Amino acid sequence: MKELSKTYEPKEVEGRIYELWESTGAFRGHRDPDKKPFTIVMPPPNVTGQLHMGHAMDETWQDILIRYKRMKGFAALWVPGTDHAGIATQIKVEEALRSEGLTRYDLGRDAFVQRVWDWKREFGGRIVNQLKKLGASCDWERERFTLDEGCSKAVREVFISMYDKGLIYRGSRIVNWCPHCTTALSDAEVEYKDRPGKLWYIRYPVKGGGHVVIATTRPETMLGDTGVAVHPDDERYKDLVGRTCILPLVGREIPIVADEYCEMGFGTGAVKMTPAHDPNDFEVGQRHHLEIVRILDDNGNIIEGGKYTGMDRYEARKLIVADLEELGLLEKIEENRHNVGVCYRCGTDIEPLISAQWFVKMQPLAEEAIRVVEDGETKFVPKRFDKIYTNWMENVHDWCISRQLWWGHRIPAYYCDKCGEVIVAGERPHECPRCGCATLRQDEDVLDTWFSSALWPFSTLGWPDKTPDMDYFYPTDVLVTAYDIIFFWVARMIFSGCEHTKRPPFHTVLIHGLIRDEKGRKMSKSLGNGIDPLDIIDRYGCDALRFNLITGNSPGNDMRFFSERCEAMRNFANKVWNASRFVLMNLTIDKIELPETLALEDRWLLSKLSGVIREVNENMDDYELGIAAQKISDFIWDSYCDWYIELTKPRLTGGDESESLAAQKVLLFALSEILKLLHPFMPFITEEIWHSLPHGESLLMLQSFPEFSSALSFPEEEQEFEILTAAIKAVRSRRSELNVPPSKRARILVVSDRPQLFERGATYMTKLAYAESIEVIAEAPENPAGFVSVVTDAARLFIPLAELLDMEKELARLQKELEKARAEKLGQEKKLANESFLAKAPEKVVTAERERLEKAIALIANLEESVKQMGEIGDR
RNA sequence: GGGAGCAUAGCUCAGCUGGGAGAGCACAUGCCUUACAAGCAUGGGGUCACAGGUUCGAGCCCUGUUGUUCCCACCA
Repeated sequence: MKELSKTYEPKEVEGRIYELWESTGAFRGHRDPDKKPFTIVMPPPNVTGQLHMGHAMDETWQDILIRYKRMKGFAALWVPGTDHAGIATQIKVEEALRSEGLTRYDLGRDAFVQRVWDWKREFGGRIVNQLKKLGASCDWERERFTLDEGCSKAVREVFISMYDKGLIYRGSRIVNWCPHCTTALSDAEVEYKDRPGKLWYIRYPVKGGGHVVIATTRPETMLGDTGVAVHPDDERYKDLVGRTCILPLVGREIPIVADEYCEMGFGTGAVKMTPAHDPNDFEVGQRHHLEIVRILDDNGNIIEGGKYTGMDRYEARKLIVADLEELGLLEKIEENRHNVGVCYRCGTDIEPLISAQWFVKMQPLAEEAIRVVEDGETKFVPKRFDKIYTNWMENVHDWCISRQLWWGHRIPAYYCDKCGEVIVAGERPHECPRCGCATLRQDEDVLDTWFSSALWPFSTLGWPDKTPDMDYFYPTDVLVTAYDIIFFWVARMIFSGCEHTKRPPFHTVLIHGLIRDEKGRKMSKSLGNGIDPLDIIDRYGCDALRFNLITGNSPGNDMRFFSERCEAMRNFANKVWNASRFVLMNLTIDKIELPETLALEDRWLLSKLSGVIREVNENMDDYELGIAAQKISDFIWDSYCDWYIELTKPRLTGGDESESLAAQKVLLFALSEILKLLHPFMPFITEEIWHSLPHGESLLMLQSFPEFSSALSFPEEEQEFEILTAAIKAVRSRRSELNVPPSKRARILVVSDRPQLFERGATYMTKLAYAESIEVIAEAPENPAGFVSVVTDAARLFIPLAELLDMEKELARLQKELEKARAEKLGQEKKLANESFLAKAPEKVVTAERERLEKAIALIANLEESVKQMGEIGDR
């Protein structure tokens, strides 16, 4: 037990508690035969090795769940990892090499990969360390990853089994190609940007006379044209079908075919076909056996185009347009906005081109992945995201998984150059099984980083080996992430889990929104509007940051980040700190226990607390973390600090030993419950305060979360006590209206049909209503002109402050209140006279309405009494 | 073209299964009341986007309209 310092210094507290948790190993999840597991997989850290707000958001939500579940008696495990690097890591490492005057080719593939791997481990560890400073109870020790033939065991296992089942195949298809990263990308990795562009109308001469006009947004691709298509029903072109065109600039003779793909209404109705550089043209080309001519190399330069050879695609475009113009083949140019696909990493324009790649056949996988969500085996929170997920799954195309990079899990496929055999195997075969030659070559390509990330829920637990972790912790429980990653990661984890472990990898996907800057813009490096969470922690403390990220927003909705809000949260932490100091500096007892007899205000507080405990448990179990946090904070600030602590002051200093002890006991008991409730949200400050309390227990994070108990629920006393608080509030309000400073004390005379209640509350009413004394009297004073009167539904209070009073105003005020009360009564009567309301509304609602009516009647009676007296004065 | 979200106080947003409109910040007034001025008390401020409908009862459910944001697909 130690004292709390006078001021709350988040930095010191958090540093100290961080050390404490580190040294006790309390972060680590563990298997326990007596406990159920609760597992969360953490999204992989980004490549910069630096924490950003998105991490802080993920971390906060995950850590709150982990801490809550741990306190609820689960063996909670939080699995971090770094198997997400892909293109970005490679670019990063290449930048580092360039500064040393080297390229990856100087290093060679193995050394380069080693370098990337080292980098990744380093920043992964750095991230996890930063997360721990944020309170994250995750276990970096569990990170494990060994490569064999450049590929991890889990990935090899998956690849081979899917290949054997025909779920992975190799084929030549149109893929999204990034000329800057020089690799293929999956559909999900392409972003579309609306850009101004042009539509060029070009005349293609028809062999034997005449011409056909086609429209295109990418004129340079005409070098690869191998046909022209028109709609079969298009009268304009009926005669042309079956004839041929002479491709301008190239001179190739290409057929005119009829295909329903063409829209008669768009452009001229005739479309040039470039099967090597457009997915639709490719399809049409397949149907009509058109030739495939690829005209761009991996860097986006023209490869087969006479004088254009070697030119950049956009340079070539300019020149081709100029040349067509010169030949008089350019009919017109229209402005045309259209969507351009760009690489989501580097922003370079994507070039669709034909290439031999590896694909995952999605349809069979999607079926099961859709089923588990439809059947509720995996639930999205909030629910609306399962529609987004299902919609995507239903329309998903085959997934291109090969990447022409050096870093990544290398594809475990081997080629025999002699006979062309493809062998997929876990280990390098010694010879070709077909022709027996020994010169086998491993595929140079690596796998999409999301392919291995999709295995994360089980590969981190040791799969495909049968490990105790896998048995105990899998399937995991909740995945927490932002909605922008549903397609990349969540969807792929779900179908991978279903396929390889026959179970969905988690039962709940908790989706939070993105953090935006204060103007609502996405935080990005190029805008420079990113906010560093470590900066915020430095200024306001990590508890404040966590509370900011969890309250005031709802799952799935974006939130703007205001540092003012952090300040407000820091102020709340400070409030908790000071309330604890108050309790501690009045403490003479040495254990946490409730007194044998509870005063009215004790029962009120404990009952309120019980209500909060019940609701918070419900909210937490429904993943309504923000609502739970709000309720806890409201209870602490309003009920505990502003009311209860104030109420105990007269008891603590009143000189009555047993009263003082009782108050201390309730204060301390409630504080310890508060700390437990608040701990998942503000782990540092609560843990620090906990160590100052006399309880003989160890870490707060290992205590049990409060559970509702009817023994501490006193609904009747709760209501009774609120009669007093209503009276206090009414007095304060009157005094404030009349500008009476608190230092000016005055007697208060109370007339009530609950005289004993007001007598019991006299001590603290004196303090809280700034009274000199409280006197409960049987009848109102004869001459009300000498008093300010305060009226509630349960009492009439008289304060002798006549000199401040304007009788006419006072009367007018009372009459106004009376009118209001009468209107209220009328409304209630009307409602209760409605037979269909009585018949159809639930009993609870009807009872509540009756109570309201009764209160209104009582209030009217009291007001009428006062008005009457006042009126008598006026009449005199 | 398909789908989704949002529209509530001056600002940022809560409002969980329908039952008397809330918080923080900002604003106004009064207070250094022996835990806290990073505080306390009191107060002002809302046609819950608009129009219909269901219901005893709608901020919440249904239909439509307007504005706005996002996702997916894509027309050469």
